[in-house]
Amino acid sequence: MSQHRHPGAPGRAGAVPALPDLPEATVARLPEYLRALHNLAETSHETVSSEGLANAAGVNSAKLRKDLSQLGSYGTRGVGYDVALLIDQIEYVLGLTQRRAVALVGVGNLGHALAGYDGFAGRGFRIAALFDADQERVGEEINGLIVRHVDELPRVAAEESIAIGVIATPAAAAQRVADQLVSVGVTSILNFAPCVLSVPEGVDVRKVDLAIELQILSFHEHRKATLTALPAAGGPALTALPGGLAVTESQEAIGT
Amino acid sequence: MSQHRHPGAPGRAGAVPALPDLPEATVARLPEYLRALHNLAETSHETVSSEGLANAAGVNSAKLRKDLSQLGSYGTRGVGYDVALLIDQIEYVLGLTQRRAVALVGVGNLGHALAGYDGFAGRGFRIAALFDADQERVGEEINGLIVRHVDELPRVAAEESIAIGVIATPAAAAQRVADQLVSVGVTSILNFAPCVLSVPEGVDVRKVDLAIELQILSFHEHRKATLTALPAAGGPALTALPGGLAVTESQEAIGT
DNA sequence: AGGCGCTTGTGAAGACGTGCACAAATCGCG
DNA sequence: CGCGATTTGTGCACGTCTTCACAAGCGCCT
Ligand SMILES: NC(=O)c1ccc[n+]([C@@H]2O[C@H](COP(=O)([O-])OP(=O)(O)OC[C@H]3O[C@@H](n4cnc5c(N)ncnc54)[C@H](O)[C@@H]3O)[C@@H](O)[C@H]2O)c1
Ligand SMILES: NC(=O)c1ccc[n+]([C@@H]2O[C@H](COP(=O)([O-])OP(=O)(O)OC[C@H]3O[C@@H](n4cnc5c(N)ncnc54)[C@H](O)[C@@H]3O)[C@@H](O)[C@H]2O)c1
Repeated sequence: MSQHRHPGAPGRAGAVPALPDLPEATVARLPEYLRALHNLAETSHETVSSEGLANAAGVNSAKLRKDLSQLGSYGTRGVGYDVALLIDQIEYVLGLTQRRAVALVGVGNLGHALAGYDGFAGRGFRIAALFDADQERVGEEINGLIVRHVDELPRVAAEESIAIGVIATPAAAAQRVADQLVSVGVTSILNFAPCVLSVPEGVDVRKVDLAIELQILSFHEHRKATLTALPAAGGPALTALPGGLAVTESQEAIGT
Repeated sequence: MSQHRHPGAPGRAGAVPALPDLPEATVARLPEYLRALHNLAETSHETVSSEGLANAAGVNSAKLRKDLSQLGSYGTRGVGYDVALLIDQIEYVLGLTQRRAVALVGVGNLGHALAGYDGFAGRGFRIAALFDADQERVGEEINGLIVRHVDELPRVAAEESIAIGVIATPAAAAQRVADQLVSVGVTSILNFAPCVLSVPEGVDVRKVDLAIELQILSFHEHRKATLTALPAAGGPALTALPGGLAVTESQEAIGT
């Protein structure tokens, strides 16, 4: 871990080393800190301690301090962190100093919700274009944006400077759409379709699959149920899976 | 997240406890394997090798084998895994042998999309009830379900056996809703509101925040941009932030 | 000025996750 | 029946992440 800093920072406020390569786990938490910080700023907090911020972000305070130290952000011992300064630093590191343009492909059920959501603006993004393959939908106006045909992607991508592509099409179309996005120079993709995308190196894909989230919850639910179902007296004795699956599930969610 | 163990296996009733406590990372990948397996099953594959399944799921094959070995699922050396059997085993472990009932609270922009999505059924879930606090929305029918007032949650939760609660309300209401869900016995919550929920021990919360996903992508985009802006000379010519944030961002996308 | 309480930043240790590489197991075939 | 091709299951080494615990720094009060 040989990361050199520029501790100089003479004169004016916090100087930030441009982009130390942060641990992925840290990067994933920074947005959470940022959101918490914005909340604090709105409630007129000037500074916040690592404990306080950690609480607001739902993490361990030591972890938070280590995360912040990673980006060279200096707090003040005995005092805490300057909220406004920290916001600036995190926003800079996350690349949010410019409002990034997002292209949304697939304006169906989910796409409508995303297109109609006005919460992205406050988080650093601007939905710049909507695309669909269905002629029925092309031309429709959502939130001030007109749905264009996906074939217009190259032209529009040239006009707007698209930074991120969001895929909200059925899984069957997702790979094709991803290819199209990549071919117009998009190097970051958020994919809602339940499938794996293959993209060239240098392109980042993040996936959001709601069913997977539910299934993970289901696992824990299942585990909790079988644990609480153990009367310590070797009761029903969970049926193993010898060959055919013999499943004996009695009670699941037992509140109180 | 402290997870308690019961390694002792007191009594040790015959067979393997059907639920060895799997590493969290494994649990998070099982749904992906399951989806890939269903795809394979539909294309009439009887068996699949770890390599093939790993490919379909977008992971390393050694990792996949280790994951599967965790759940005691045995493949056949020289052959691979029996697709149908593996589906059954994973579905059992994830607790999907029974279709779990999901309650959705907050039928707004996003809630509508979720309620209207028919893809959950095939993944083991049934949206059993919709709730909202807005009288305007109460009574509306979506996909065969009628939106009820959130005050009816206790009554409905008693009728249907709700396993999982999904929160799609504004952040300001999320904690209150979470409390209500917990109070009617829900121990698994999927939260779409951008805020941290505090819940009693034993209740699992997973959070989906789309803005966070975008911000993580933004970070990498930012990093890629500053990297490609470097003239390949070893020194990371960092653009410090002298006072105001001086951002030098030149080119974003790199095509190969 | 000095001491005191509070808070940061970080070393160290351990838990956890990953991926290589290979022995063991199985199948098909001659 | 034995052999080679194939593929699983896993020991091991390595890297990443988390958490504790505490010295060092800072502001404030006396
Ligand atoms: N709606 C949800 O709540 C939800 C939940 C989980 C996952 N998803 C996933 O999100 C994706 C979208 O879901 P949805 O419910 O909005 O589906 P949808 O069918 O309502 O919408 C899909 C849209 O994509 C468009 N489309 C199809 N092919 C296209 C192409 N090649 N280029 C551009 N547009 C194309 C269609 O015209 C349609 O408008 C699906 O993959 C779905 O599995 C949705
Ligand atoms: N729409 C999106 O694409 C999107 C994207 C990212 C995050 N989100 C988040 O998802 C959540 C919902 O977003 P949305 O766009 O659907 O908002 P919305 O305002 O359209 O819908 C919220 C719904 O919740 C209901 N509600 C409010 N308080 C309630 C309560 N106490 N009990 C029950 N229902 C209540 C409202 O009546 C409304 O119908 C928000 O937290 C938002 O930040 C949405």
